Amino acid sequence: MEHVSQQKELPKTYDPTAHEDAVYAAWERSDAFKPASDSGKQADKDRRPYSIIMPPPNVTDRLHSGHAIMLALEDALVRYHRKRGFDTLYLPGTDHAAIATAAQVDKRLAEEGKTRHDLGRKEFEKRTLAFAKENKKIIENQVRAMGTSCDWTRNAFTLDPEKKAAVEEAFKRLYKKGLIYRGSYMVNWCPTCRTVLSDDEVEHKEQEGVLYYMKYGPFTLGTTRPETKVGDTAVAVHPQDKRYAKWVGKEIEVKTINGPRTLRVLADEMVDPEFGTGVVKITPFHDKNDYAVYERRPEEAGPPVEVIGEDGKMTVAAGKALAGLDRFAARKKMVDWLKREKLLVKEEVHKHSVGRCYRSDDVIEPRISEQWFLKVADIKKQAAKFVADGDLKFVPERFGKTYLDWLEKLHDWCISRQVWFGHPVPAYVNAKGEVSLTAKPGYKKSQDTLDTWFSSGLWPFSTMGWPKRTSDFKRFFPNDVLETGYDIIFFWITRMALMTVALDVRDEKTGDLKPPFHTAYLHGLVRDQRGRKFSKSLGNGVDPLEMIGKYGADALRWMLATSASPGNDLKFDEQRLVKSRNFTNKLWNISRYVIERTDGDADLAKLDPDTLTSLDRGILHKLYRTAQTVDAAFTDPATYDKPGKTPEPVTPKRLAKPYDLGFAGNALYEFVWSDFADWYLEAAKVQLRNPEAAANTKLILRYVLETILGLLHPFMPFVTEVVWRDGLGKKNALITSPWPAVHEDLDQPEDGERSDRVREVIETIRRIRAQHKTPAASFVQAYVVTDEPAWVVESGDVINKLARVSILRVGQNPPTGDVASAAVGDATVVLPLAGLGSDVAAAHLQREVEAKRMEVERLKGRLANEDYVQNAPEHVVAETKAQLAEAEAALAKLEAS
RNA sequence: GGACUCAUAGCUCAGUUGGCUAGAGCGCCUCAUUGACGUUGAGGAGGUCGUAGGUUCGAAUCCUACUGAGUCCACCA
Repeated sequence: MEHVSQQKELPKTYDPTAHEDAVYAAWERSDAFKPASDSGKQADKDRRPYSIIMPPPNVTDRLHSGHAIMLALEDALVRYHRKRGFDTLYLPGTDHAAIATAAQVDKRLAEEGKTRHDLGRKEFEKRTLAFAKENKKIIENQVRAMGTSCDWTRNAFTLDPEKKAAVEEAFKRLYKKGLIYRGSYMVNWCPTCRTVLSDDEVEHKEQEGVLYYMKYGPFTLGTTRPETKVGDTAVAVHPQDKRYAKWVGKEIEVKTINGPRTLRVLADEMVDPEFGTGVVKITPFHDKNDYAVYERRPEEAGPPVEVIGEDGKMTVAAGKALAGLDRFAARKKMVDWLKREKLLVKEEVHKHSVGRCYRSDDVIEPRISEQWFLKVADIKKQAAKFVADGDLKFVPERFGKTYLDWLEKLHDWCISRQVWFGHPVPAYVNAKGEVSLTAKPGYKKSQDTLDTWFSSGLWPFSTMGWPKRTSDFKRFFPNDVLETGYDIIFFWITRMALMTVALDVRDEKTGDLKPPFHTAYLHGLVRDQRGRKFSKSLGNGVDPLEMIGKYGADALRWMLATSASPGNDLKFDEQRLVKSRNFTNKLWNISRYVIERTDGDADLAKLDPDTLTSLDRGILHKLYRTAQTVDAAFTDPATYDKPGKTPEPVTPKRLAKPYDLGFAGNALYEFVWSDFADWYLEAAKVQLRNPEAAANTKLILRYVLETILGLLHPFMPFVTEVVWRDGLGKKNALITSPWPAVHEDLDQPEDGERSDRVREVIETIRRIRAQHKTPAASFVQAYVVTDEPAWVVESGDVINKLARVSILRVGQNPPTGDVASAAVGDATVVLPLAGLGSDVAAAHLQREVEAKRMEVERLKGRLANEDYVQNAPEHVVAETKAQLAEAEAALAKLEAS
């Protein structure tokens, strides 16, 4: 029953700020965000589960537009499935983002002229955690402001005790399995962050450097890093290089800033004889290639000498002249010295790529260091198999290849960090480097923390209670969709797949090892109007909260969710946001009109089929198509591929590709604004005055309104809910009301076409009027020449009103002479042009006839082509023939007038 | 060096497996107007679909090459 008493008068303009907070609070209070199965009722437990984990934003800062698009898309998916009847879980969370957060605090300390070492580890941790919590709060409020329907009772943070326990357990299991090991290897070191980084945390940037050619004993060699000369342990040439063959195995004397040294010459394939002079100095402690040479020939190329410390300053081992200098200052000093000693032969500008830290942007210093690693050789095979087996899909598909390429190239993953914030490595090490997972005499707790992506890799199941076999874990793992930006495929998506394999986290329902989600849905990056990435340094960032304040959360969501296709970048344009806001207002006013003119009834079963007009039937057909398009965009068959009695699988007509919310959005926009508001509502104003049509019209207006509120709800939850509740006075909230069911009976393409014909007649009359500068307020006479007058007669009132026609005549025998005519299908619209010069009318007719004639010619030409008739599919040829017949008929009528 | 993406109206982009005269929104021009909405309505102008070949009865769409823009990956000193 409708509760009309609850209806409120809607103001003329929709004001988002007047409703959003209250509506959100009401949703949350009613437990709408929680999975239905939390009720404990059997019927709810019988629902199929649907779960999405929110990619946890880093607590380094407030949210930006990239997060906003993420929330808009995810929440749309979630709201759709909730309304469809799935047992839906959308789990929010935040990430402590170890290195990134620590870097932020470092930065603030630097502003105070301090470093973290001044604070000490404990104090630093305390400060960082406080900073993190502060941002976390801001972020959570932003997530709410977006209207995100996530279950806050399951809100997760990577440093929660349970998540910490999961991380610890994961580490221990992996260590016991032999997948984690510790050892000294060449790693990427960031002197600013004072930590090791994984390969993926190093950004390679092309830059112009200098290749210094220096005399080096009897050789000349090129190097970009003269300062490491003091750490050289050998000189290498290519084994087949005849120029230097006689030196191989010999020792040479080299002048250095610390006095003369003796170095051995060795031969190794690594050297490219074509590059530079074909001679390379070997600095095994500070260069990856050189280290590789050392590993192959430890006797000849070692031992490595550390000449640059963890702080990026030259060590004591670098010698008196350089010790204590920053590496770049040392380089300058070394070059000066080379010049003075006449050892510098030449300097060459040299383009090369330099590794930089993704957080501090400092130049990465390769160095040998003792770290913890995850062995990936075996697990990556299974992670790749997920895609090959079709268990893990990427949207768009091409990113599957990106994922596979990355896996193929993947080396063992360095999981330890020297960051002072995050999950401690839960292990103990003794003086000999032996490892224990429990405290033992002689063993010291590791001072390292874990790579932040280690805990992120566990996120799909650690948030579900793993390693405990909780009911959430049993029910919601594996998840359905992982939605995120394509820029973190490597950091995160691959890591989650690897961790699932490494820890053998299985689907409890089947016992199978499956990827942690069946679909990775990737959105593009939000860029500014000039196509640049948003960044703090450019100051071009857009604050979602500010946009919400100005235009409303619905407008922002609509714009973000519908104006980009999957995987493609989106240029942020405030103009579009204005249009989005206008759309929410349009919907608001459509609602106002419909509510004002109809009673509560929206039951199509009460329609009187005998008095339905073409426009009535047309709008219902178009509504059906629109609903199908929206369903198609939201429906992924994989979501039904799990236990549960409801909902029944749906197989919408494939009018949109799965996850193509932009396409569905356009269809909705077109339907709501053009089909419904501009056409049907205008027609309804006439039909409501007609006693015969009024009852049907009311039912249809109401039905269409209720349906579009449902269809739009995933995109613009607030305004639809407010109209639903305040305007329609509905008792049950829209958020949890069933998804609108648009019956297949409404799929009547002929109805759509017939109503389009009526529209075309109106448009044609309007066009002719405009061409002849008929005053807008005036009325004209019009003739529609057709063999089947019924559909025109039936829509006569509407045509008269919308085209401002005083007398409409339908049938044969139109006036001749001073008229303008135009074809509409196989009918012809004729307007007498009394008062206008006959030359105008003649010219007009001439144009129309010419256009038709050309169409007939073109079609005839096509059908005259035997190859076409023979090779083209039958239905295409038949269609062409029909078109020709229609065009010829229209031409004949035009020529007759 | 490897891989990927994009190039369609002044701007931002659609165009699904090749098939009507290539679409939308914005912007622009003309016009309208008191009751759902000016956050509005009606009409209009505007494109040799980057270039050159090829496949086909038929190409914006498939193939090849080229040009231009961008992204990711990669241990050449």
